[in-house]
Formats: sequence, structure tokens, C-alpha cells
Amino acid sequence: MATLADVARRAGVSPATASRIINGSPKPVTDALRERVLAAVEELQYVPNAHAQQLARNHRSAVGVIVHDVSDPYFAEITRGLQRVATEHGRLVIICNTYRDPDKELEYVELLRANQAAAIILAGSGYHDEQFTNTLDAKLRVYQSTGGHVAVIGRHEHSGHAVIPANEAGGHLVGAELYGLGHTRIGVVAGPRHLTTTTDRLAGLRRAAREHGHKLTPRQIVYADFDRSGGATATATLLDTHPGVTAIAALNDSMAIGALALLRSRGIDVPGQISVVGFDDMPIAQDVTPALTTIRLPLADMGARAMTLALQPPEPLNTPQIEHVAAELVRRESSGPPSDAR
Amino acid sequence: MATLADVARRAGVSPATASRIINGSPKPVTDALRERVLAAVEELQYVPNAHAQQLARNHRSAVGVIVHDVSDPYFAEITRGLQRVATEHGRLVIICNTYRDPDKELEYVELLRANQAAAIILAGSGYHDEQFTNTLDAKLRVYQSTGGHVAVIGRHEHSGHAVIPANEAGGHLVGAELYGLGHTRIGVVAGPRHLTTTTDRLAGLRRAAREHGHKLTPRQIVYADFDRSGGATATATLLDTHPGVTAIAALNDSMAIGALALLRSRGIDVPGQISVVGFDDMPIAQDVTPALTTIRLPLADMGARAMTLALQPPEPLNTPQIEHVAAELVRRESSGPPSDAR
DNA sequence: CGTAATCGGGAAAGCGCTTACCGACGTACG
DNA sequence: CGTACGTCGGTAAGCGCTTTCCCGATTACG
Repeated sequence: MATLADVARRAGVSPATASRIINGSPKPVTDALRERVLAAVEELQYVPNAHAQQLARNHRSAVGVIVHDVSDPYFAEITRGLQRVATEHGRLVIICNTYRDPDKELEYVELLRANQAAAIILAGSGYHDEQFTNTLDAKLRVYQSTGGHVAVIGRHEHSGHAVIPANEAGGHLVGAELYGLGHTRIGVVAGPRHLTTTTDRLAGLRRAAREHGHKLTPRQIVYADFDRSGGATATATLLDTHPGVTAIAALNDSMAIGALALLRSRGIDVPGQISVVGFDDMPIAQDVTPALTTIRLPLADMGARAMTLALQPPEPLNTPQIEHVAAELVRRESSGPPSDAR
Repeated sequence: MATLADVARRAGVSPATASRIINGSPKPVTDALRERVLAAVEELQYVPNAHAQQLARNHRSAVGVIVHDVSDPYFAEITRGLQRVATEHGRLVIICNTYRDPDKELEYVELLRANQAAAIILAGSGYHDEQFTNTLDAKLRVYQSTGGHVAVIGRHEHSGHAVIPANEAGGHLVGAELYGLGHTRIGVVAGPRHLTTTTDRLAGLRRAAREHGHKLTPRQIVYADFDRSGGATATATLLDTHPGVTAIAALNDSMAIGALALLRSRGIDVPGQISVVGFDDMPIAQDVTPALTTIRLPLADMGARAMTLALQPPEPLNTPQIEHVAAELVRRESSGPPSDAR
């Protein structure tokens, strides 16, 4: 691997000069030298060692984002938004997949700190686990105290900036729509109960139920993995324990799609016999059949906003900013009034 | 930010000793010192500077993967496979999104080289652009000559290891199925013509046509972006210019889904009036309606294999290995015999 | 013509770490 | 009791770069 010294030697200049030319330093340099150096760079196919540069310059430039799983469309969309603004700022983004293991979240914070990341963005639900939350919080605080920026998406427990989607309000929207249509026997296909996203959305649903004079009993709620197969198994359970449900509220689109698949396999018509509503409005929601009624969250935009917050110049008064993002009901074909005239 | 020197000072030892303890060097160290150092690490929340380490150790450890777009399920799946094996090997993977801009591909190779990546994995179609290909090839070769490993997925033009899916054979499978069912008026919804993936799959389709005594005329093929909206617009064009088509072969699932959406919006029944076949078998293919008949490629597995190749010990005889992966037809509901008894 | 200001370039000191290499001590042995 | 060796720590030399500081040579000016 060619080094700066090699280039300098070849061009017959000092490493200092070569460095200045290559990095376009403000210091003026004669054109003759400039050309010689540039030629040497070309001939040697020289690329500066990024680690050495980072060490010498001593200012962070990359930013890290910790997600559960990029291959999940939810995170893929957020990531896409993040990347866009990072690229605009000329920042490299390091994507870290925890595959839903909280411990990895901790590890990655450490790793990102070790790599001198300028900012860490945490996307994805927080956990209902006080000890874990405290540990994470502590690590994050240490990171901040050394000048690191932190932004979180969809979790409220941490210091640093936050972009928080209206999960509760969205849940309420779902409930209002379903009860409004006349459904009374509603099943909830929920994500893992230790995720705050699950409980937040659930809370909104409960509020809507109360407002309509109903109540969501624990047995109406089935918890499972926040993905397609979780949605399918939870739906199966629901059908078995509550044969009379006329509507299913899935707490994210992946689960809703799993629900749809299971319903279809059992020959149950949607929305004829059972209505299904999702949450998130991922791109595929409109392509399943029936097209999914869901709650739209501007995923890519949320990512972009989080990155923008994280890249902000050192906070004026150390005040973490919080941006709320609204949820919106998107009515499509998977929901309708209950068929049972009762 | 606490440094190793800080830790050493605090523990009352030399930096050398501290380093040895922290990294578990083979050199024996008294337990008393070990404890003091570890305590200091804890108190100072010390995390070694990864850049300094990499510089001092001077051996690469991260690996980079260049994809078109992680939020595209095709790449998301591949990436998932990649990550799995990278993690098993304790490697950090840097994901680079080109957003389909070939120039970015070049830039990222450079960036990865600058970051001392141990390996670069190129996923996603190659381009029919000799100049670009040569430039990329040259850059890759330089990288290899300095000890870097290279693996590509789905492109054949480069040195280094390769995992190559049976695009041609898959295209043939599509053609055989469609012509076999009795379709004669087939429209092709193709990706950009400058992508080798497009032309490879097309070639297979053409071969099948010939075998069945047909021929694919240029006008039967509409080129568009390799995504959902590209699929929709291409299908619209096809419908307008070839009102009589009874089957549409989309060259990837995203496009097929776009085609499905457009067909639905025009009230055309699938497969009743028109059959649709996709390619790739991404996870969502089974959830759209009608469920998509498609060509299955073991995406995650391909990623895993590429990573495995890339992480292999320095090649024995410098021989790039090539792994072919088979394609398989998955019959679902979107295809059937043509309705026109003619 | 002497001095000061200016300009272009190099020498060298780090950035935070790893790792030979060396040296001091203690033990085992002759 | 002297030599030899094994243990455990420390010293210091880098890794490849950036950047401060300084110095010689021009140029400008009085």
C-alpha cells in the first residue's frame, strides 16, 4: 500500500507539501509542485489511509446508526432517509444490525464510540427493561460527554435528540376507525410486550376502546414477534380463542401481512368476514391484497430528521430537541364494517 | 475522551502493560496489576480508539459491501446473509449504498480501500459500459494487489471471487413455463438495458422463445427502472402498444409487483386475462395477490457465500473461485394458461 | 541599499495505540 | 555463592498522516 511518504518521495517534495496538495489545504503551493504530486498520486494509485487521517486530524466524521434489522422494510425506509441527508453532508454512515438483541445494542454503542463516530442514531423501539435502559443511557451519556451527538427514533427514554412518532395517537386512530365502523369484537395482533412501541400503540387502542364504551381484555391481545410469521401465528391463536372476532388490529404492517396470509389460508374473506388494519404504511402495504388499511408514518422522513438533528452544530445550550411526527390513517381495502348484523 | 495513557497513569502502570491487559496479550501479567488496570478502565469508561489500533496493528478487519440500495428487498436479503457470516467471524461490515449511481461504486471502492477494508463485496448487477467496467476493474485490481479480497455477486466481469446466480437459466425457466402454458403473446417488463442482469435474464427468455418456435421482438420488451414504479410504467406502455398480450414476464419481483398494481388499477384480472411472472422470489412475492409465480434465487444464501469466499484465507494459488447458484421456478397464483381460445 | 513583510516549503511533533526489545528481579541450579 | 535463566514491566520506536513552527528566499518599502 502506497503511503504519503512514497508519494512525496516520488514527487521530490516533503510529506507536508504532499499532504497540503492532496487535501487542498489553504496554504498556497506552486503549481509545478502541485502537478508533480498529483501525478505521483495517480501513478501510485495512492489513497490516504483513513485511519491515520482520522487519528491525526482528531475530529470525528462518520456517523453510526443502530437498527434492529435493515432488511425489515420499516428500518430500510428509515435508513434510506438517514442516508440521504448523511450523504448530503458528506458523512459515511455505519449501519449496525442488532437483530433484536439488546446486548448488541450496547456493544454497538461501544464500537461506534471506539470508531470515533460523530453521532449515534438509535432507531427502533425501546425496551421495557429498566436495567437495560439505564445501562444504555449511561453509555450514551458518556459518549455525549466526550462530544458525541445522539438522536433516537421512536423511543423516549434517552437523553439526546429524539424523533418520536405518534404511536399512541396512531393506535387511537386504529381503534376509532374500527369501533367507528361498528366492530366490537376486535383482536389485537401485537408485537413483543417488552417493546415500548407495542405498549404505546396498545395504549392508544385502549383509549379508543374506552371512548367507545368498550374494553380490551388481555385475552384479546396476542403478543408475538414483530414480523410476518409472528403476525400469522398470533392471528391463528386469536382465531382459535376468539372465534367471533370481526376485526384484527395488527401493530405493524409486517404482522398485518402475516395475518392476511393466515386468513387467506383459512379461507376467511378480508374485509368481508374480518377487517385487518396495520401500522406504519410500509411501501408494500399497498400491494398486498386486499390493500392494507394502515397508519402512515413518514418513515424515510423520520430518518432524515433524526440525522439532521444529529448532525446539527454542537447544541447551543445543550438542549436535546424533540420532534413529534404525526400519524395518519390510510383507508384501503382491508377494512370495512362488520358483516354480522347481529 | 480517555486514552490508554490515562488508564495507565491511573493504574500506575506503563501504557504497554495496560495495552497488554486490555487486549489479552499472550504476555503474562500479575493479577494485581490486571485488576488495577481493569478498574481504571471501568472508572474512566475507557474504550480504545479503533483508528489508532488499526493504525498500530496494521491489519485490516472490517469488510465493505457495496449495494445499490439496502432498502430494496433484493439487497436487504443478500445483506442479511452477508452480515450473518461476517458477524460469525467477528467482522464489522460497512454497507455502502450507491443508489444505482455507478460513479458512487467507484468512489466507494476507494473509500473502502482508504478504510483498510479486508474485503470488498460488490452486490448487484454489472453494467454494460466497457469504460466503466475497466475503470472499476482496475481499481479492484489495485486493491487486490495490496492484499484486499474481492467477491462479487451476480456479475461476471471482475477478477476475484464470484457468486453468480443462474440468470440466463432462470429466464429460460420463465419462458419455458409461459410458452409451455400456451402463451404466445408475451410482453417483457425489463430492467434497465445497461444492466447485465437484465440482458442475462432476457437471453434466457429468448432461448426459450426460440425453442418454442417463437421470437421476442424488440417492441415486446419494455425497459424501465428495476423497481415497483418502473414495473408499473413499463406495463402501461406494453398494454398500450400490445393490447393482445396474455402474459407478462417481469425481470424482477419489484417490477412484477408494479405490474400487478397497474393491472389491478385497469381492472385486468390476473391470471385470468394476463399471467404475470416475476424473478428473485423476494419474501413479499408470496403476499401479494395473486401470489407471484417467480424464479427463486436463494438471496440470503448468496450473500453468505460471497462473504465466506471473501473471508477465506489468502487464496492458495491466487485462483478466484466461482460459485454458481441455481434458479428454480416457484409456481404460485399469478400465472395460468391463456384464456383466449383464439 | 537596508530592513521589514511576505511567501513557499520543510522539519518535526504529535494523534493513540502496539510491540519489539531490554532490564531488573527472583528462582533454580551447579 | 555465582551463573543462568525465566518472569514481569517498562522504554521507545514506529503505524501514516496533519499541522505548527520555523527558515530561507523574494518582494516591497523607506
